[in-house]
Amino acid sequence: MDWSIQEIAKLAGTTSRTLRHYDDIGLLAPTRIGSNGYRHYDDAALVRLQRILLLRELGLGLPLIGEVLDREASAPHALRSHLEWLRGEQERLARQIASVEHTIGALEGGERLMAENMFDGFDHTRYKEEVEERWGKDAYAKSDAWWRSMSAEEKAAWQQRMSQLGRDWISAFERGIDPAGDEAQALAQRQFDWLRGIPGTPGGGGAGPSKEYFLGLAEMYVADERFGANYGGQAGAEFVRDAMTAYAEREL
Amino acid sequence: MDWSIQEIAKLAGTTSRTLRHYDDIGLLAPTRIGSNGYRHYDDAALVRLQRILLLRELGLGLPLIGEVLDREASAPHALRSHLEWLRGEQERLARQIASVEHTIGALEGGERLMAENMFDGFDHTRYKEEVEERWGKDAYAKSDAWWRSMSAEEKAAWQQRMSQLGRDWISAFERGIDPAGDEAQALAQRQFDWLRGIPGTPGGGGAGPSKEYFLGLAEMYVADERFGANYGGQAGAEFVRDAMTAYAEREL
DNA sequence: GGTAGAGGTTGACGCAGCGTCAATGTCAAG
DNA sequence: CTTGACATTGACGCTGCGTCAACCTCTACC
Repeated sequence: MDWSIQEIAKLAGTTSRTLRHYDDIGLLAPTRIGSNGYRHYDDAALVRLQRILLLRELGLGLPLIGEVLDREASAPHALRSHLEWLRGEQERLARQIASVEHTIGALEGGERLMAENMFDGFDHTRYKEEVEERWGKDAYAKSDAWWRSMSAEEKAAWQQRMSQLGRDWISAFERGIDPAGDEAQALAQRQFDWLRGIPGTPGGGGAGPSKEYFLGLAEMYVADERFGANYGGQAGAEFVRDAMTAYAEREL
Repeated sequence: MDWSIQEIAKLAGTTSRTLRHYDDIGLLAPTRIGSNGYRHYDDAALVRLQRILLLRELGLGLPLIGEVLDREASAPHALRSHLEWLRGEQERLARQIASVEHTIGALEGGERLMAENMFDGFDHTRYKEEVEERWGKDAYAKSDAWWRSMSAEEKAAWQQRMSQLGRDWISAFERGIDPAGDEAQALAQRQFDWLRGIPGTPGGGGAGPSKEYFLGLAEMYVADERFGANYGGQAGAEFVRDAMTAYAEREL
């Protein structure tokens, strides 16, 4: 019942580095240290190590494990507290997943919004292939998880609002109006409402996107050249950006 | 359009420390540095900062954000990859939550198992209050989330197996049999099966608890004095531990 | 011109839990 | 005596800054 550091590591299914770490932080000291400095462990140490590894596998921090094993806290009690923050973490992750899905939708929706309407006033058949190639079969497949999680009605409503908003943005841009003027600001308001329509907006909850998020998104439209590609020189995207920025500064 | 570090930090909703960090790692350099060393930022920098903060809020790492902004990667593409590992993390968390719930059940179930049966052969009314005080009303409420998530039948089955197993453990212990002998090993097998009955066992999945987990749990029974408290000197808990350990060494 | 106070600078530690060298000592076997 | 295998003690790296610390700089007021 006297093992070297490697032996006990293999017995418990961990590494010698971990054992030296546990020694360093005072979580598990070797039973005996030889005159040559070698660490030696007996079965009592193995027992303690196994308890440590069990609790660690459940996600407890090493200091907390120390308290539990040294009886300043009971295992079930510690685990229950731990459970609470695990649940909190999972919730946080769920919100973040919703945010990311939302943002992908907002970015690609914005792209498609601009693109699909761009060709509305022109020869639709002439550009059909190009549009399909860029945003067609593939794009629908790509928006997979988020998009598929919506019902048919939700999808229809989303696309409906998106298309109409896109047509109006393009019309406004082509008429060369002031992005800070009333009409463009009304469009920005609709853009805001469109975004608010999806749960999980960062920083805003049910109230809608936060100012920072809204501003960041506006800039992303300009940054992603695919968004404004069909306008030549990004001018369309920049118009949208300017209107959104002015809106954010005024309203958010 | 020329802001100090504090000003732009407030504008974007972050701190000056963060900005100096972004400068250090080359993510966002100040537009101009005065002869006194002071950092100055213009609106282009503000724009970039806003994009950074948006992506960071979604959980992307700073190096990845740099790639996205410097156009080596598109934002939707990066976000989709990110989404995948977010989902992976959430799954991992879900498994860990199941494990923790399971372990709480295994520990408290073990406690109750020993306690409730301990008094079975004695004057039940005499110790009733003590039992209730220790494991009664409170314990049931404490096992909240995990316990409540089970159906009535599952609960009944769980308690049924638990009680019977407990009675048999106690009987075996009182008869002073060998913990490594056939009868005790059959009990350990049942203990193993009982544990396997709950999904989310660490390291084992549907196959049952891993050797490490099983060993660790056995040790936790001894470590938590409440488990064996009613046996005087922990002898009962140690008997269970020894049988489980022998079983694990032999079968796992 | 002196001084206070607000704001700027560059280090450097801290956090969680080890993985991963690096430089070097020790022990058993051939 | 040499060769491995295994041991030791540092110390950096990773993530994203928060938080001192020690030390300039600029503005305002007396």
